[in-house]
Parts: sequence; C-alpha cells; structure tokens
Amino acid sequence: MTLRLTNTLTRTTETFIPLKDREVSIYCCGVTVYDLCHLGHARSYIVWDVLRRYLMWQGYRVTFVQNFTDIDDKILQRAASEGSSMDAVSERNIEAFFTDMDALNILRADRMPRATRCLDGIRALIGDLEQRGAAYSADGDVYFAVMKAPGYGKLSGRDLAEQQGGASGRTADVEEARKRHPFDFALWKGAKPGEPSFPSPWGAGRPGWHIECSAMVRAELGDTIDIHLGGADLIFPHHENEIAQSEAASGKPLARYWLHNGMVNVGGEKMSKSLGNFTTIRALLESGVSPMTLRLFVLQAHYRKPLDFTAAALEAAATGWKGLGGALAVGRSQQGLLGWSESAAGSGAALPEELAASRRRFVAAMDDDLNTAAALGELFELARPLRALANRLQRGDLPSEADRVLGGRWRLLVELAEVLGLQPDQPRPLTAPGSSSAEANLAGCTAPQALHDGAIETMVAERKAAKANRDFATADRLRDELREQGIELVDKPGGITVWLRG
RNA sequence: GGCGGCAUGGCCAAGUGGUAAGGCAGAGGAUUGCAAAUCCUUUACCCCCAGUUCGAAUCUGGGUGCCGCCUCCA
Repeated sequence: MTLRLTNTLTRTTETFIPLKDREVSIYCCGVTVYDLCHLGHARSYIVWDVLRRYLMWQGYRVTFVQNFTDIDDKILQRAASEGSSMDAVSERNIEAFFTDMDALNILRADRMPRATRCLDGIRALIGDLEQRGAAYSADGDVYFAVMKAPGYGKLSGRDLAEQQGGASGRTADVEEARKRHPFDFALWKGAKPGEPSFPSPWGAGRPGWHIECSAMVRAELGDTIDIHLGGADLIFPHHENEIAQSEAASGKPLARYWLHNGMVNVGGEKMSKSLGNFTTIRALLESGVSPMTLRLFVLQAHYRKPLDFTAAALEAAATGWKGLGGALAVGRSQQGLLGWSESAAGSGAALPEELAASRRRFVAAMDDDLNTAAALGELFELARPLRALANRLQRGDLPSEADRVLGGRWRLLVELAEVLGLQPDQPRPLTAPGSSSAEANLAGCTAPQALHDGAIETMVAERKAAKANRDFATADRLRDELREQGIELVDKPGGITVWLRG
C-alpha cells in the first residue's frame, strides 16, 4: 500500500516517495491577512490538514510550514480605510485565522513565518538572483527575468513564446513599461510615498508577492521540499514564479510534488473575495453550522474537484454528521453503560477480519490520491450499527450483548475519523461544575436548563393522563410545547415515556 | 484565443474495462393512538453519437454543456 498523489507538475498521479525515508517536508501557501478567511480557505486547509494527518498516521515525521502574507496592497488599503496600520490589520486577522482554523480542528503548522519577519532571507534571495543574472532593477523596482528561467511555464503548461503577444497588449502602465518581458514579475517594489517600507540595497520598498514563499521555503525547509500545497488558483502565476525564483537561485527542484485543491463555487462560480460572493468561516459557524459539518461537507468531495456551496448540500452534511458524530461519541458519552475502553485500535493486527477489511478499504481510498469521499463511505459503514445504538441508548434502552461487542468497531471508527480530523462535537459547558461529563450526558442535561426537570415531569404526567383518556389532541399539544423547549419525548412499550433535552 | 478540468439516480458524491460505494431525501412493511427512534425491504438504461473489446460509466474519436487559470485570489 502506497500513497499516490496527483502532481500538477507532471499532470499524473504518482507514487509518493519522500526525499528522506519516513520524513516529509511540506510547505502550504497561507493567507494574505487583510480580512477574515472564507470557505475557500476552509476547504483548502481542511484538505491539507487531512493530508498531513494521514501522513502522520502512516508513521511519517511531517514538518509543515505555512506562511502569512502580511505585506500587501490590500492590507495597506484596509489599514488606510479604517485609519489603522498595516501591522494592526495583519495582527487582527492572524488572530482571527487561528480562531477559525482551531475551530475547524485544523492542526497548527509547525512553523508559520510572516513576510515582515523574513526580510533578511528575502533580500538575500533577491541578491542571489541578481548575481546570477536572473534579476534586474529598474527605477527602484527589482524584477525577475523569466527569459533566464529555461523551464518557465512548466507547472502551468504555458509557453512563453506563445503567450508573449497576448500578454503584452493587456496592461500598458508604467510598471509594464519597465519590464523586459511581460511575464517578468516584481521581486522588490520601490516604496510609494506614505507607505510602510523596508530598507534594501535597491532602495526602500517591500517584497513582491512571490518571493516570500521562496525565501521561507529555503529558510525553513531547504532547497528542495517534498510537497508544496495551495489552491488551484495559485498555479499561475504564483507557484510558477516561485519555481522560477527558487530554482534559478538554487539550481535544484523546489518541490517534488505540487498539489492543488479545487475551488469552492457558489452557484457554479468560484467563491472569491474579488467577486464578493464569499461566506466567511466565522459567519457560517456563528450561524449555527458545526465545524464538523463543514469538515464533512468538504471531505465528501474529492479535493481536486470544484465543490459547490449550497444550503441544501450543507444541510445534508449536517444531517450526515448528526449520525456519524453520534456514533463517534457513543463510546464516551455512554461509557457508563458500555464500558468500552478508549485505547487505540493499533495497527490492525488484532482486528477481526471484518474490521481489518474495513480498515484496508479506508487506507486504499486514502492512498488513492486522498479519496476522502470513499474513505468517508467506509466510516459511514462502520458507524451504522453504532449510530443505531447511540440513538437507542439515548432514548433509554439498555445495550444488548450484541451491542457490547461493538467496542472494537467503535475504536476503529474513532481512530479513522481522527485521521480525517473528525471528532465528536464538544459537549456544551456543564451547568453543574461538580458532575462528571459521563454522568451529565447520561442524564441528558448538558444544556442550560430552560425548563426545570420538575416542570417537565409534570407535563409528561399530564400527557400520560391525557393519553389514558384518549385525549390525543391534548397529549400532542403537550408534546409540541415541550419540543419547542428543546425537550423530546420518547414513548416506550409499557406506557413509559422518557424525555431528553435536544 | 492558449492551457487545464468536469458531466453518474430527486440532490450531493465515489467508482476509471467485468453487469453501479456512501450521505441526504423518498417509498413500502413491522412497531406506535399519532409521532420519533429502531428493524426489514426498496429507488440509476452512468450527457449524446460512433468505434475498440467476449465485455465500457470506465478506453478511442467526434459532438454538446458547464467550470477554472491566463489580473489579486485557497
């Protein structure tokens, strides 16, 4: 079993072989911190989080580096429009980034360099490129000369000669006039009056967009890394230019595998800040969508395909998560009844054949270019009896002998779900600080209490009396009233009614 | 115009040569006063046309439709 990944560079799916045995270096293009992250970012970082988790689960030592672009025109605009500073805008959005990503259970990168703190490396890299004749300065700007990069266009499938005509007529501004080739791009931009700037051998200014990633990769991970990640919209020009810069400086390949995730669409169109059709992660979570629902929604599609964001699809994911999450939680929330231990399922040696086969199918799906949709299918299969069990227990049934045997299945489910970053939702804060979570969940009273137990019991008793008189209108009214308060009633054989808080 | 991708049931979505995973929604039955939950059963001529093959959703050619990149973008 070996992991195969689709490499944009070769346009084929290749067996993944890291540079060093059992070690993987990954660089993931991060965000420009001028605003909150939207669902496009969520998808990208969820998918790459799963790649990372899967590699770790497979025993690789992973070093994961992700940058913050905190020097940028849009940040400056934002700062100007709100009368604050570039630093203030960046700082605020970096904090927001962590809040959102933590909520989505995305593991934090091992290192998160910021452009403003990597200026030495950036200047050094530009200097190297200048020395090698791949960079030239013009009126305070420094540009990369794409004609000096023989392989330019290899990632995005572009041919410099063919593209030249089309590109040159497009923009006829001052910057274009300074360039020797229309595809040449800024390594260093001379400061404009009033802008924050940093000193450099070419005058005060700031780095171009692409150079920071090249400099960070070199500083954090070396000349050649195993995997470089990003959204498909970064293939050109960003990643193409990164390759050109880094490889011109080092003479070595920048990354062995280039992986790109598909876009999130809204109504068939790409979600992007410039189109204004975006939903922020924060807004979505605040609207009551659980982080795990979003994760499930993202992982139900293959990472390279476009993903259409619709209310209906999200609702389906929410319902799906309700079942899967319930199955994941059952071992812990009903531990008192089931007595299952949480120790890891291990490598599978001791698993019964049915579970071992399930695990193999999960691995095969993930090995196949991270087929998380198929992997999730396996999780749902595993979860089915557990979900049913969870529902029965929650409604007051007692587990049967057949149920108790499901412990191994539960542990495997938890282990595999963890690879996808899927964890049971955090229980809401307990009102009684002294009680253990297991007891609280058993009693079904983790939520803040709108109605006291006594009041509920009274209504339940009234309903029982109404039912006895075959006054079903009253009985149903009482049930509806309780439902409005989030109390669900379950009639069981023998005239017993149990209730639980939703 | 150049480069790349996608088209599978009511919706979402796997499957890339041997008679179609999974999720959501729906239907029938058991159970229930009715619900909910649970259990059983059930729902696809894989965009079109031609070809290769014993056999194609899966390969080839053509067509149609949709999307992304080529400008900041996850």
